[in-house]
Amino acid sequence: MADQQKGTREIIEETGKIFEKFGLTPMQGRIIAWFMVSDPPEKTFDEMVIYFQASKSSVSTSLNFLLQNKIIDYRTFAADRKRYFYLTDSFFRGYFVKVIENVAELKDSTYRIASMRTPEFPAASEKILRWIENANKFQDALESTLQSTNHDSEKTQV
Amino acid sequence: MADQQKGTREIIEETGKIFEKFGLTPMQGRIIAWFMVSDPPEKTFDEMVIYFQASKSSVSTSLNFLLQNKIIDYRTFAADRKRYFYLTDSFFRGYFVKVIENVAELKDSTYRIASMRTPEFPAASEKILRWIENANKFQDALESTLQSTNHDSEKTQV
DNA sequence: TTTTTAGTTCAAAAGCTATAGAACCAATTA
DNA sequence: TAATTGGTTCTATAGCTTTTGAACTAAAAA
Repeated sequence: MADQQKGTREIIEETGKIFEKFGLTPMQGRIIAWFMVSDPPEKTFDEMVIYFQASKSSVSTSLNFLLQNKIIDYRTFAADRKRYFYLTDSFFRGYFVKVIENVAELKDSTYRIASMRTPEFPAASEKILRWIENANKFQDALESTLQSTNHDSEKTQV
Repeated sequence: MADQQKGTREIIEETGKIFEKFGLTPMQGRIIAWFMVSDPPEKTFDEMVIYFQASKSSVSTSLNFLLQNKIIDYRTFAADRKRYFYLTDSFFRGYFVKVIENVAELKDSTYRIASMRTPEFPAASEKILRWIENANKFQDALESTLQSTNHDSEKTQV
C-alpha cells in the first residue's frame, strides 16, 4: 500500500498546500491529495476522520463542497450504508471553468467602464480596450482547452 | 470628469470586488478600479488616501504590492516630490503568469505522485495521467496567449 | 533650523474563514 | 425497543488577513 510508505503524509500535506493556491481550504486540499496517492483510490467518511484526525464537521463540510463542485463523487454498495468517495475524472475542470467565469466577469465590467470614459484621455482608454482584447484571447484559449478535454468520461468510475 | 458622475463609486466598489476573485485585497481592487475609471488616469498617494478615506498604511501597502507585481507603475516630475501612479499596460499579465505557475506546480506534484503509485489500480493511475495531459494543454494554451500579448509596451505611459 | 511633505514601518484592532465540538437525525442492527 | 452507524447542522473558537493608528524618516521648503 502506498499509504504505508514513508513520506506519504508529507506528500499529502505538500500537495494539499498547492491546492490552496487554487482556492481550496487545507482540509479540501488534503482530501484531494489523499485520493491521488491512495490505493485503493476510494475512501469513506470515517476513514478520512481517522486518517486526518479531523472533526466530522470539517470532513463533512469539505466533502460537500467537493461534491458540489464535482471534484469528487461517491458510489454505494447494497447492504452497506457507507459512501465510497473518489476523484471524478474531471476534478480539475471546475477550476478552469471558474477562471473563465472570473475573466468574463472582469471583462464585462471593464467593457462598461471603457464605454463610460471621456474621450479626453485616449491612451488610457486604449489601454483598457487592449486589455479586453487580451482577455478575449485568454478566454478563447481556455475554452478550446475545455472543449478538447474529455468531458464524457466524467462519470467513469475507478 | 468621470469621477464626478453619479454611480462612479458604486462601479469602483463592484469592479474592485471582482479583483478580489483574482486574489487581491479589497483596497488593491479599489485602487485598480479607480485607475480604470479615472480621468486623468494618474493618481497620487494622498489623492487615494482622501478619495477612499483610508489609512496611509493601507494605501502604502497596497501600492507596494501592486508595484511589485507590475500591475501599476509611477512616474515623477522634476520639482515635485509626488509619485504619479498609473496602471501598466500589462496589468493583467501577472495573474495569467501566476495561474500558469500554479498549474505547473500542481502538475509536477501530480507527476511525482503518479510515479509512486502501485500498478494495482491502473484506472486510478490512468486518471491522474489523463489529468496531467489536460494540464499540459491548459498550460500550452495559456503560454501561447501570453506570447501573443504585447509585452514590449509594458513601459508605455499614459 | 524648523516645519512640511510624502511617504514607510510596526503593533494592534477588526473582520473573516476554517476547523472543532456537541447536539441532533434518520436508517439500520441487535 | 434500544443502541449503533453514518453522517448533518449549528454555535463557538482559533487562526489568519486586512486595515488602522501612531510613531518614524528622509528630503525639501520656509
